Amino acid sequence: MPELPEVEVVRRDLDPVLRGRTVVAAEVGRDRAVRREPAPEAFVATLTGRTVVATSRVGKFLVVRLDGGLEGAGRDVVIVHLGMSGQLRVAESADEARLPHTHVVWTLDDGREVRFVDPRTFGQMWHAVSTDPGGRPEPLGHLGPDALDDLGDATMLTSRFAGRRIAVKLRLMDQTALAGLGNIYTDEILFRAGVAPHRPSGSVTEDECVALVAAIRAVLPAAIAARGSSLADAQYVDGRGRPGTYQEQFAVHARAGRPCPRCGRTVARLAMGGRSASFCPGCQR
DNA sequence: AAGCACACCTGCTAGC
DNA sequence: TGCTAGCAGGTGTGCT
Repeated sequence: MPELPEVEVVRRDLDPVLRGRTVVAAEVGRDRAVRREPAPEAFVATLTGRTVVATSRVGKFLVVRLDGGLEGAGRDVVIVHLGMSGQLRVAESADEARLPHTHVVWTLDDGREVRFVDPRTFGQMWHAVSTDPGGRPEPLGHLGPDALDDLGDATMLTSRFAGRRIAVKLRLMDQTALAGLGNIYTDEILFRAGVAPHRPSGSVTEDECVALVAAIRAVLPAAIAARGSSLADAQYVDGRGRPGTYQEQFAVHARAGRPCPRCGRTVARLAMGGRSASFCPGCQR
């Protein structure tokens, strides 16, 4: 459930907590949370004693850059993906009660803890190396341009849609085409752009790509400003445990059967690629 | 080679 | 009331 806006809100919350702090201890309570590591002990060993120099984000992945080590400042990173239900929570001290499903804990040199909580266990974190301290770590090389920081103009979208039969909503969710969008925000972006989710990508016109780019540029910052979206089942909360409020601004997502806020027609729901799309048959063509 | 199905996992909800 | 079945979500793999 966390998509780009939620990950960015968490990053902005975590950055001042982590930056300049040294990880004095790390603990893995559930091996699956570090399943890309050779062993949980390897992850703990890599992290312990390291200082965080910066945080960044690529799509839905959070990147925590570490100082020191053989590779030099900023080259060793920890990549975090929240999956569907992952949360990074800051505890003021070790005395604070741990939530159920707390799988990884980092203890900082100021006594605070950063805790990775993830009921559905789709999230994970692992150590990687970035050849360029400012660039992307190697495991994230397959991702397309970041939908917030590197969106470019409509030409970029047009070229990624060209000749493809796959539904435009699924193409927008393809992280190798564009990184950061998921089921929630593609629903809202397609609504704003007036494009039906099941349209073949290749049928989307240049003008519609212009509208899609404008919609992405409007929706993502607004969602970040609202501190993300929190829905009933996948309880997204920020680094301080508070839900977001962007769901109050949803036009179509999770609103199937209710009236479209623009034209009043009933919002429809469509099964697509094992997911569900919500859209307005009146406003989206 | 694009596009699809499926596995992964848990908690909530709808339906009986 | 208590149970079960179904669903929800993002990513990665593997098949067609």
